[in-house]
Amino acid sequence: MKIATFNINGIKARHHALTAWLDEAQPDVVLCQEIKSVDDAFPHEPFEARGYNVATHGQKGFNGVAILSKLTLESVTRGLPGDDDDPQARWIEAIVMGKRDALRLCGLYLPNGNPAPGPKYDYKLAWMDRLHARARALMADEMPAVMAGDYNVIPQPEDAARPEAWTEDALYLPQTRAAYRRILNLGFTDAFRVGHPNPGHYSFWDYQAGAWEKDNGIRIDHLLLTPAAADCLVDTGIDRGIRGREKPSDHVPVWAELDL
DNA sequence: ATGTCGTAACGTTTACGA
Repeated sequence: MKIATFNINGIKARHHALTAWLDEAQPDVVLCQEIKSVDDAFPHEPFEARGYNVATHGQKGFNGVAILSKLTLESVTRGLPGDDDDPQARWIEAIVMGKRDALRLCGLYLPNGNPAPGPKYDYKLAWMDRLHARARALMADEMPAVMAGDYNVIPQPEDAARPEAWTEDALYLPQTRAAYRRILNLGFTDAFRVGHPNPGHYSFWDYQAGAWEKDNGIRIDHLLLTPAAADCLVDTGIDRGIRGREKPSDHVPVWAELDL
């Protein structure tokens, strides 16, 4: 089962680039972020025509997550537990049946948090606390699970081309990285790093200042696996080539192949 | 070079978020 995370930065502007990549990469599941669309406006036809089931959790203008899946989506839930008054659409879950085992899918768009300090950074850290609580519950469940999405966290210096440029940024502040480690330390595996321990692998390049041309990137899109899911890990990759195409997202897909 | 995108709205331009 090939599972990808992809921050598409607006479905209206990206559905052609997205379907072109789907046709090439043939993922079974895509966890999408920043659909920037309400549920009713998200186009189902181009995906259903390719055999994907679609589940969305959107809002007007910003944020929004979705799951595209060739496998039937069961038990879909929307919204990260822990704050019923949070209006931001950043979390969606579903269960799919593999050949042998069920798998829980969690798609997330973690708050950016800039500028830090400030209310946006406070919201990021509070959201990460709620994520930790949900992650701990997933760990306690026997069903294997993957939490994948745009974490807006640069975990380590080797995850940035120029780490010194990010020292004051909400994506790399010590408190951000500590909150991320606290989740990892529950026992999750950063799927991409298993087979790629070396630096120089990025999933985001800013539109500004020629970041792509200079390969001035950061790795902030992650697939975290519970131990039962990590046991099934076969291969991972980053499809960086599509960043150089016409009208690209500023992120590229990161994927993992699981044998289950 | 404060450099680019995508989206929304009292829209042919500005504001916001990233």
